[in-house]
Formats: sequence, structure tokens, C-alpha cells
Amino acid sequence: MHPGSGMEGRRIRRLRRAELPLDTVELARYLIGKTLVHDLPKGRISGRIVEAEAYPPGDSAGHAFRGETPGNRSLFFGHGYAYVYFTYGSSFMMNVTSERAGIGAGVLLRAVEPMDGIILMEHHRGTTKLLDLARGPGRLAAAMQIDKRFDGIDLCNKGPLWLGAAVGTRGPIGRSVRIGITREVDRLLRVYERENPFVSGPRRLRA
DNA sequence: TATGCGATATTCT
DNA sequence: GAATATCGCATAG
Repeated sequence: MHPGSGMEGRRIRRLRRAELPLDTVELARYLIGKTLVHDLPKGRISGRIVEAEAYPPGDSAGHAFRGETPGNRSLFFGHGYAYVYFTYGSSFMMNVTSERAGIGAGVLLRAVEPMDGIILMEHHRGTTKLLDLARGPGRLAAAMQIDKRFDGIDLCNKGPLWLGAAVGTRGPIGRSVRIGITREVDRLLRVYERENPFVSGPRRLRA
């Protein structure tokens, strides 16, 4: 399932909120193989979600752990909203929120396999290396033109940024520890499509 | 392929 | 003032 193999240009159905699992871990798994779509004036950008991480309620590695603050409030909106934040002085990261309203939790989108708008992604990223366009959470956000403006938006309502149904067939899902965190490092809360070259991380975390 | 390093800005302490 | 859910480049093996 790679760009150029017929995935681009297809009609994509919007996911309804009722289709999204409330549970954070279930949602992370559910999102693998689904699509993330951003409709821009210049055209559509879309990618197939191939890697994600769950940050469930009570997880000390999660941004909601210390309670609600102005910076993390959208994590508490309920499921199906975007939580976007800026880190390391260079990267935006996008989460799909989970659980019911008032509970802070979400799923970090770590990589997508580019489908539509590859030319636009190349411009946004400043590279034409297909494999690196949206491999890693910061690159994903840059490629899809996702920034702080999208923090808190509803991904299940009419709007330019939304979640779409699966396109094509999904391969087997692998599970591993999460990347780049310092707390709760042993929990197997990262999920990915196995052997997909658009998944980030070292080889052993892609097999 | 793997490991190491600096850059950078927002947020919370 | 410290920490950070990263990236890109450098160098070594």
C-alpha cells in the first residue's frame, strides 16, 4: 500500500464520532489504517495512519497527568478532538483526544503514509524524500500543515481537518514501548502497522 | 544502521 | 530556570 499504487484520489468517508472508541488504547489501535485528511485551498492532503501512541488516563507520561492547564485543555474535551502543541522549539505534534469529556487523554499520531497531496507535503517539508515526509510526529504535522490553530478543533464535524475511514487493506499491527519519553517507559502503548516503511523509529520498533 | 549533538520556544515550576 | 511525546546533520562502524 504505497503512494502511486492507487490509494490517491479515492473518495474518503468521514468517520463519525460514534465510530471512534472512547478508550484510549482501543482508539490508538483503531486509528491504524484510517486516514487523516487536511483540505487546503491548494488541494487535499491525506495520509494513512501507520503509527500512534496511547497516553491513557493517569499516565504520568501524558500531558494531562498534572491536571487541566491552559495549555492542555483540549485533552479534556471528550473524544474526537485535536490536541496540538509545540515542543523542542521546532515541532508541532497532533493528538486525537479520547475518553469522555472531563478526562484528559489522547492518542499521539506519529506517522502517516502519504496518499493525496504529496507535492504539497514536499513543499511544506522542504524535501522530496517520500519516506521522510510524514515519518515522525513533528514531520507529520509539518507535512499536513497542522499547527496550533488546530488545537481543540472537532475532527468529526465539518471542517478542513478530519479523520477518514480506512482505505485499502491493513496489515498486522505491532505493539511496542513508546518513543522519546522518560516516564512509564515500559508500557506497550505504541501501535504500528508491521513492516511498513513509513513507520518511524529504529528497525526493531517497526518489525 | 546506530549513536550523538545542538537548535529552538513554549509551558510549567 | 528546567524540561521537553523532535529533527537534521555529523560521524563512526
